[in-house]
Amino acid sequence: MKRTHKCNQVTSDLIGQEISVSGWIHRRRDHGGVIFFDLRDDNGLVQVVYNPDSKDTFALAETCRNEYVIFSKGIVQARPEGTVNDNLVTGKVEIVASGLEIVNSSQPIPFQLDEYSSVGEETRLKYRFLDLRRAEMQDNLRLRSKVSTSLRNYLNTQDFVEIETPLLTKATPEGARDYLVPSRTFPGSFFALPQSPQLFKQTLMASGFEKYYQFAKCFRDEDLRADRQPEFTQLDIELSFVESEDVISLITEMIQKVFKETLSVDLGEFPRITYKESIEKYGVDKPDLRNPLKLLEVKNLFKECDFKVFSEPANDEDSRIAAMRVPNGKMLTRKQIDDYTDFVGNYGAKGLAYIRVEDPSKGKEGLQSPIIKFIEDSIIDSLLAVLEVQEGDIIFFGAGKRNIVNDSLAPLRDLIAHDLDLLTCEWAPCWVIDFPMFEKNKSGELTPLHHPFTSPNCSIDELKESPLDAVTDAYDVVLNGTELGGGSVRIHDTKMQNTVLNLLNIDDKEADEKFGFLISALQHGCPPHAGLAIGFDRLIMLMTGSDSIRDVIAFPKTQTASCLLTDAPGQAAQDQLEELHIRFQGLDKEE
RNA sequence: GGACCGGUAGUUCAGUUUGGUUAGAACGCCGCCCUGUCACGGCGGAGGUCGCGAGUUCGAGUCUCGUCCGGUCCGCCA
Repeated sequence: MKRTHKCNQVTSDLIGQEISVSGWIHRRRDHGGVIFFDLRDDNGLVQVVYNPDSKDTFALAETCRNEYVIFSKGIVQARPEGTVNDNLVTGKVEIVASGLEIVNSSQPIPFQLDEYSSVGEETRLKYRFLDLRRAEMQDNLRLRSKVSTSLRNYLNTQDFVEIETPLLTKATPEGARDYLVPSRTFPGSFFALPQSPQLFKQTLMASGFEKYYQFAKCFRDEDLRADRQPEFTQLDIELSFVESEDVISLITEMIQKVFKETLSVDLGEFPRITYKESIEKYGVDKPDLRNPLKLLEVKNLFKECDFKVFSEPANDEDSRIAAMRVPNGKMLTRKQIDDYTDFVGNYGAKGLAYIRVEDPSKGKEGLQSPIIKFIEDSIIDSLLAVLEVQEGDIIFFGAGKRNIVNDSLAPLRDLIAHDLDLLTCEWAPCWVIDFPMFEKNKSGELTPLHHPFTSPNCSIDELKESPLDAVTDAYDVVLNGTELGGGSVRIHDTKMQNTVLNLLNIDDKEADEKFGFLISALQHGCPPHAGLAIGFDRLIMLMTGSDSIRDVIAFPKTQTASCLLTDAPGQAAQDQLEELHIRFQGLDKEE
């Protein structure tokens, strides 16, 4: 038996025709004298009816169970009056079966596939092949495919060339821990799986491919999060003879188009915000602009204040005092505020000061707060004026080291918007631009904010003079508070590249060892170039509304980077290890 | 490396606060009945290493310690 129609194609047009369908028994309803199957294939459901008129077929149908794979044939008929199911595309008709073939039976499945029951993550991952049958996962992966097709179409029409780069390559200086692959032919040497194709794509620019893209698998051996997997996919893009403006407008159009084509969503314009402004107003470099709450720097008001919690950061260069006015914050209970205090504690904040505005016309008398008694009236007055407070507001304060204030208030801003349902729209894209070239790490060394191949917006001398003031043509595209992707104008000049590497304490020898081929490419007529990479999995997470990256990847890893389906990683056989010149020392519990 | 939540029937969970007879429910599964259901219905039944290991106790799903697994987060990662 061979199918003539997919399930969803069985509609009123076919009434009276004999057809055959195939698929899984999604649900069966056995009434003794009549049996119904909801038959499922990859595009829908259709009801097949078995009755004793076809004796053998009926007897066979009685033995069927959920998730059996069958072929069935029969005449399409309109459903009797009163039995139409409006929830199904095919609900007006049914197939009256005259034949049935069981192609494959199924053991009872360990969890139900309907939308009414929930399943734990562990079970889903162990039986991923069943989990992927569920409509939610089918929809997610189908959208993923549509989106990648749409992106490819767009780039292809713009004359981009898709080029693959190696997975077995060399460790790049990008900071994350590498996945290593031992070499059989070079004892003691290792390949590294790429953290990104950054160096290869720049090399391709030197090779004269002026527009390149690739859906690139990337590997980073770091701890996992809800939105991080050890292997993930980037849409990697690079262009020659362009400036940042060209990349930004290209990518804006690309993202607008893919949302339009696949979700019928009009994203509108992508506003731009500088890194500096974003940190000041939102505490992060990937602001969620759906959220109307903002941080206001109020440091200057407290320079002369007697309240040490505020006056100390007010007079410290590395500190800030940020105020966040929450309209209608009176809704928040004491319990919630205590929870928020614990919440910011997770990010290192020592406390969370707040002021409730009960009646702004009464000045200090109209406020309720544990801290106002420590603060001079004149400062309170200026504060209320600057914040333009209104009745019912609550104002939260973060005071202390700049990083801690930002790191704690930014997530608090998201949490409060969530709790009070403050989001103003469904989609809010933006570009964050003008990133600094370097920042200082904890040990006071310079580290690149983006990566060491990003071109600073200044001369070599200016860069050497004050590296921390250097701004770059780097740009991040942000959607709803998620960094979708980022890129930059690259260095194409060897002298500038060497200057940057020297500032990062990477000497010529180390540079040559790690990426001599790129330096060499720069020395042999490399055009100016710029590009970016889109985090493809995160894009799909946003587009599907998934809370976990695992829901947009067919076969993901657990938080400890294992695969519950295949049981990877596994042990290697002794002869494999020997071939690779690896001696396993065993696990030493003492260490 | 650290903090927190969870692990009990095939699945999702209750029971753990305050240790005490035979560990429950729903769905699923099995059997019987049922000719118009669509998350069909009715009756009956089977199904448990309470993650694992020690300890406390007359007695541990319940208390203590350790350990493994899953998840969320910090560190880490762009």
